[in-house]
Amino acid sequence: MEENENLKLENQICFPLYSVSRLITRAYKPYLDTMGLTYPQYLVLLVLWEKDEQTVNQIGKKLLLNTNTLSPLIQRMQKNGLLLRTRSSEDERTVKVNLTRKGLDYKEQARNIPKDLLGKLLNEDVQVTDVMLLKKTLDSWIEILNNEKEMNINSEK
Amino acid sequence: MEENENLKLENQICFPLYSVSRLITRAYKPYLDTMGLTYPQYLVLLVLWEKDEQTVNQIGKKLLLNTNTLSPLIQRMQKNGLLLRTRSSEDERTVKVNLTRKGLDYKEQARNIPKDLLGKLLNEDVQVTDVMLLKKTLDSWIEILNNEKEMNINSEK
DNA sequence: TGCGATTATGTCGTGCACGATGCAAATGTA
DNA sequence: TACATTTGCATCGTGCACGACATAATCGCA
Repeated sequence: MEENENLKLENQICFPLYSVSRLITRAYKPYLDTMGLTYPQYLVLLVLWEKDEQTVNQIGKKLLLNTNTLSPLIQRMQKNGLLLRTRSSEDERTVKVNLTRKGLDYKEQARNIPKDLLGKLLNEDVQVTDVMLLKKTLDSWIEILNNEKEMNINSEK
Repeated sequence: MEENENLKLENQICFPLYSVSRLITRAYKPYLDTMGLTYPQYLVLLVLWEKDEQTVNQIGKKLLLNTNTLSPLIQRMQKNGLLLRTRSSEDERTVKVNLTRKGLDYKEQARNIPKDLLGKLLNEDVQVTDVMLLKKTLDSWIEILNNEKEMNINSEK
């Protein structure tokens, strides 16, 4: 391969990932604006809709976010009346996060967002099978890249 | 499909995109730290390595970033001695961005990053053909989502 | 030619991400 | 039981993203 080809923007795999991620967040915006949510806040709700009353840490593990990102984010969500934070009595270090009625009710309103969005992302070039394959690749990469991070932490000991 | 399945985190396509994008930026970090670059700054260099002396707008069109993101970013890069900004004499509104010697020299140092990284992302589950298919899907989505944005702008007129 | 619309860049405010660091509670162990 | 270590949460500083808005230069057209 010609030596410069590696560095051409059009040959990058990371750049389209970065761009699509941002563009999709943008595509979510009109839906989420009606509820006063940001995309990361919506992700926190997804986690809590599946199982209410989780600690900051548990939510972070599922979203692959650290507490220095999550803590302020969850505090903003509390300020907006979406959830409640209560320090656990069994383990005073942990903070349990519970949905409020408002946070719970938004589940109904959010139900059709993913399907709507997926509809926009399908065309003659991109079929459902392509999306499933893409998801499989991404999930595998999450596995690889997230484990690598943990390996680095452990190797520093 | 059961009504709640849509909202399960594991069934989302957008969440893995968002996570992988962040994890890959993180994977770039050790390489870029040696040059004192961030990932978006590295993207600007990629654009300028292909063709030096471009306006802020031209760079933004290629990276799908607006000037309110790019201007401060490019200013920081100038402060770090990677490039120069000069207001054009033909059109006083535009700012031409040129690489410095330092910014140009980093090209050599960056050459093997993408190949290195791609190596980590391949395994028995993810082959090169999967990555090519993934890129094709992402490029198609960039087309769709970016055009949609422009359509919204035009329809507001 | 005059003047309203458009264009290119930039500032400001808000909300992530995330590395570095702090602190208190819980845990492990000599 | 002391005390070092780990764990969970949080704050702080920096750098994106991006909507809203400002400003000056250019363009379009009556």
